[in-house]
Amino acid sequence: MVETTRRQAIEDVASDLFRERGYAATSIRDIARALSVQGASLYAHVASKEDVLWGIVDRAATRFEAAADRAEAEAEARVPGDPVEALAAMVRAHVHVLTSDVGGAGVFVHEWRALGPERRSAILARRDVYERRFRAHIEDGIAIGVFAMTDSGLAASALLSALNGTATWYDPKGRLPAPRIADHLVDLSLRMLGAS
Amino acid sequence: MVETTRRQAIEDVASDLFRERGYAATSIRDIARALSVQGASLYAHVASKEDVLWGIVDRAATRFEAAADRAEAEAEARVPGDPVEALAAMVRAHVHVLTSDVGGAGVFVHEWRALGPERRSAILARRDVYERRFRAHIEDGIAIGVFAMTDSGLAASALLSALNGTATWYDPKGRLPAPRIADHLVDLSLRMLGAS
DNA sequence: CCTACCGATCGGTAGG
DNA sequence: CCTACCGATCGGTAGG
Repeated sequence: MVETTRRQAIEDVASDLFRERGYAATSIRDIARALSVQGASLYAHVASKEDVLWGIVDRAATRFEAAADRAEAEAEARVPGDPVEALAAMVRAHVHVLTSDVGGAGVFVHEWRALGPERRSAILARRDVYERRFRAHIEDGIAIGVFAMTDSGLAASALLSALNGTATWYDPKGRLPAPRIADHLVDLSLRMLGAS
Repeated sequence: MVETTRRQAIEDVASDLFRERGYAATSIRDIARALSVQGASLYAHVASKEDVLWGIVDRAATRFEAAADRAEAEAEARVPGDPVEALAAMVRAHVHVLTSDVGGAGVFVHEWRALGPERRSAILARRDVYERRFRAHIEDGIAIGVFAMTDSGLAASALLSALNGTATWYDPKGRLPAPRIADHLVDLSLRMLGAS
């Protein structure tokens, strides 16, 4: 468990650095310096630099997926078969993951290109599945007339881009607290889809 | 003029590479290889690698600004003092710049962090001014009741993030032609703001 | 977790 | 635009 903890500390520090400067512009020695150890010492805990990136990205992806699972289940329990309710819950969950771990989520959003070919396509496939869940609710809503007719694929992309932008500008010590940001983004999202 | 042309060819090739792999992950030799010359030969045309990035980013910023100028002027000429018209024109102009130069615009959107401190803050200041123009139209629209009441700053950020996402997924040979994408994004944007 | 070190690659210069 | 080369830094390993 000591190693798990140490590994987590490495990924936490790396998340912030990768988010600020990007993966390629951050060296193993930068990460080590932030932890007050020598660069080579990190290799007792991680196999490679890309391994650190993968740990961060995989963890963030898992958090987004789990939050969406819970959001869909709770929305379905509260108001069964309502696409508006489901989409609102998914948006709120997505923003919560973003704001509760800006480092990890920001790296997930922007730095997946730095992964090797197989991990990169694995994460793209997961992102695709995730985006389709939003699209499915949009299509359900269009079908029953609670959302305006639109290109559901483009709408889902635009929606997630709007939400993900939060990872770039969100500041925990900023003007708006995270729950207010989530409220606003839920409103903007539903309006964007023409929710009645 | 030969040099201007050559310089432009370097920036064009670099735009695509920076967009795909990121600035830090692209070497001067990568750019040179795409032009079938030796790495050192590029230094007859550019002062430094950051100089290439700056050329791309500055040019893209200028295109966004000029397109917004024209859009505002034309909207004002067509329907004076209408925030909805003005905002729709700005969105359309923004998407046009994005889709007509995915490389340059994509680098502008994502790689400004790689600039040195002074150029980085210069470009952030220009981005801020540009975003404020969107925000001003949003506030005008709220004031006269054609847009729903909302946090104008957050709405402007979310709107531009939604549009900028296009730079990530847009493919000139893709399913939707650029003008259709612009149409959809104008619709989504106006709806998001609650345009009556 | 450290020191010592590796081969490779980087941005960039000199001199033609 | 080329060859030849520079000092610095990179990710990573060996051996303790």
